[in-house]
Amino acid sequence: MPSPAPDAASRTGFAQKETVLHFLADHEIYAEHDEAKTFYRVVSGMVRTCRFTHDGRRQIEAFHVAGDVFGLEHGTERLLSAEAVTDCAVISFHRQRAEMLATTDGDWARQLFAYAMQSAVRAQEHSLLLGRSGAAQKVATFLLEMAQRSGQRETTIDLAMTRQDIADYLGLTIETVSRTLSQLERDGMIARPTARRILVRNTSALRQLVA
Amino acid sequence: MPSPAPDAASRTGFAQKETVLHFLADHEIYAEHDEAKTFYRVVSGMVRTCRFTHDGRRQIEAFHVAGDVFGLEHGTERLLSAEAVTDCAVISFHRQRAEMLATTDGDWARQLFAYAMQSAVRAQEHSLLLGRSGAAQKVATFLLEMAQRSGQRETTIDLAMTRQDIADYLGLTIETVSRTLSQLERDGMIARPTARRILVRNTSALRQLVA
DNA sequence: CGAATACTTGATAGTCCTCAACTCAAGTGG
DNA sequence: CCACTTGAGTTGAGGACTATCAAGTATTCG
Repeated sequence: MPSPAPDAASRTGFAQKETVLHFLADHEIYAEHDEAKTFYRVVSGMVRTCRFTHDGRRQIEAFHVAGDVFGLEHGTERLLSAEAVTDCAVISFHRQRAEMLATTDGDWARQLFAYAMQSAVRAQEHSLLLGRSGAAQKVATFLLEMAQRSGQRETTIDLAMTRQDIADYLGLTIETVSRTLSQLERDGMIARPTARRILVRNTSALRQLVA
Repeated sequence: MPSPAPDAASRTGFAQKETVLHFLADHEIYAEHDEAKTFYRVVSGMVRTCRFTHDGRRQIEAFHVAGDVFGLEHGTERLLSAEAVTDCAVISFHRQRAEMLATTDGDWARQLFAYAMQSAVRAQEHSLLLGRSGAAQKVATFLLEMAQRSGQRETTIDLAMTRQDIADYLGLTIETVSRTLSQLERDGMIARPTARRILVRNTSALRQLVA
């Protein structure tokens, strides 16, 4: 899936005001309750947006890869925090300036609207995933999602995130994620040359699990 | 919480093009995969947006009450279906016309953007709710949400939806919802004069459950 | 009053979490 | 080069929680 915003920056002559930022793996990009003055587009690497609960649990809302926009907020305060999953580069946009531009530039307005709708759709899909019971369904859905988004060969998935990340994304524990992957491997649906590399051996069976 | 769009229709001279529709309880407003030519704002009553899985299970994404906007889609196709929980009245807006207006009217554009962001935020909150384990937490969160949105007295909740609706919203079964309510009542946090009416007796204890 | 629907409660089983041990791979320093 | 360390991942045993199946109560409506 190519980026929906081929190059919004240069299109608008806004380029000189943008900033490319680099973050190391596991470093914070912004925190919950921060002031939301900017939003971002991923250039390379992977970013996770998440929230922490009082009892130390973490819920990952989404993983963002090259082309994805994240950090667009409704109010002035961040509702989620963002962290680099891998070393990554992101472009930062000034929110207020973007919104001002949107009042005069229809394309910009449509872009902002599209981004907002996209996060709504993603969050809805995620809700469905979490509500739908079954560890196998969740993991299968996750794998198909990653296979599709990583783009490369549909059958090879190189996971950038840890098992803990996956677990926090799916509302499971790392042990359950690990066991489920082992089970999928025993069932011949996937193979695991290494822990982080997963080969899809039977796509239709995986899809059937999700259904 | 008052409607964020006091009267977008009359503000734009768009009023004569809007249609007020009435639906009876449990009747379909639109179905998944329908063409998304319109979106809606609830005038009275309650609407649920949901999706069905192959195995007959249902996941409710959100409940919408007076002032809420629903049915705004990214693509041309509905990803969720919408049904009347109670008898209700809704205003229907032509999506394409609204988007055209947005290109010339900054207020309209901001409204559309705000609606999109709002559904994103809601869906995110819902994800967190579903990912966060624990039936008690889920039910407590649901009750506080309903208490806040119904508006009236914060301590009296008149549920418009069935236990099945609640269960499908929280990713639980009706039995677990029922048992959890009974437990909350035994713990003195709530009282149930009737099945559909719930009195909050100890708000802080409920909030502590959610934390 | 009888039928239908919504809701509650109980007993049992299944799934996933918790706690714990173990394997594996990658560094690090002697 | 190899023991040691460290972090990530896997596997196992037991327990907690919720789903399932089943029965019983309550409420509504004809």
